[in-house]
Amino acid sequence: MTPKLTDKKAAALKAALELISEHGFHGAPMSQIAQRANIGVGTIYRYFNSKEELINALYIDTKTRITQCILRKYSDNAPVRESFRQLFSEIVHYYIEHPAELSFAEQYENSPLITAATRKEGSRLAEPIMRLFQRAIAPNLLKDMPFEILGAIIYGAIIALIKLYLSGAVKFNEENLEAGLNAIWDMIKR
Amino acid sequence: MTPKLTDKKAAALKAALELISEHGFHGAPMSQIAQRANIGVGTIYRYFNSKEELINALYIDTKTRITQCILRKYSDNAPVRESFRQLFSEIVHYYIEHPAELSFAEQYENSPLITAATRKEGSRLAEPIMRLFQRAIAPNLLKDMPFEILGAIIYGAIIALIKLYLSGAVKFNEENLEAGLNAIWDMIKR
DNA sequence: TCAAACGGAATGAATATTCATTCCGGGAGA
DNA sequence: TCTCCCGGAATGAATATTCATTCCGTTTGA
Repeated sequence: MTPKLTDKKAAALKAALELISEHGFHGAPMSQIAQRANIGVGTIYRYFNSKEELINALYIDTKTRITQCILRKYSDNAPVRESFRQLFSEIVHYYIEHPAELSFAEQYENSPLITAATRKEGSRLAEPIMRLFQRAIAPNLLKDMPFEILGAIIYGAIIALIKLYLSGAVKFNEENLEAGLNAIWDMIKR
Repeated sequence: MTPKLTDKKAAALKAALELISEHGFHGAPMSQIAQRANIGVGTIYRYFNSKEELINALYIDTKTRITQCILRKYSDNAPVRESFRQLFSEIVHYYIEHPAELSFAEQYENSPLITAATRKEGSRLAEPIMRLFQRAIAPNLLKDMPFEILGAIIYGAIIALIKLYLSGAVKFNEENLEAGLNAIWDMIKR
């Protein structure tokens, strides 16, 4: 049996994700991260040079996993409208099933801790989605605006919808979740 | 002549806002807040029992100012569509002129530090906006969805638009700012 | 047997909070 | 009018705590 040498690395990342999502950056000291991961504090420093680096790696790691999962079924050949529908749905379901990742990502993206380079790296991961926008331009399906604007307002709206759902403030059923996503489509469709 | 007793309180709040928006909660120790406010560290504790309380007060204070300013010209008598247009525009311009407040509010709202009570207090301030939604329901102007959902996705989209603008990643002119807001209206209009 | 991985106590810097002291303005008394 | 108190506001050095990081002895596994 090959003992995964990165076992502890992954455990540290997982523990950091949980603690930060639950208690914020404040409430996630290295000592607690180590404790929750069942490893020694020193071990974390075998894999990350600093806490800052750990958090940054956690962000890249999280974003990578999310985009891979979301684009799992994506194909450049499917009809554009159908691709959008699927994309929306995947995002919603991913975050509903992984609320800690949403919480962490939102905290980090909104904090001044994130560097321009990391932000760029994050949007590079979303490149396939940019291709989807490209595919939509020819048949004139979308409003005549820069992709960045369309992308930003869509993503903002979807995330807001998910946060509302997760907050439990409103009772959701399949219907009004679907209705919400349709409304968001109306925002960008020509 | 009443000597402003709250001079220093306001100075502390202002300094905290600036530091947090620039460097995050981490990068805003009480010592620096005091220094930037040109007051003693101990003085802050005359007005707030703890840093946590200071930050909470800053949030309420900020949100109050924002909503008051945004609703400045609002009237229940104006046509609904016009009220929405104005509301959108006011929000956009307020935050563009006060980016530090946006940065702080987004950091705090996305962090687990915020309490349920504070969140509630924040949405209580937005009550007049709920009235606007109420006014829109009778003439069937909006999609048939719970207000909370409509409100959330609109606000999410607007904030995303503003953040994009402030990031400088996309060149904005009056046209595509206006186009963005129209797109957001399409999201909720029936 | 040895090198790499690990653990967690030790370290020192940073931080929030406290508190003894200073400062200041506005009466009281002469 | 001038001097002397007085109370509360303000201060920032001192304190106690927390935290990231380091160090070194132990364990692991090849």
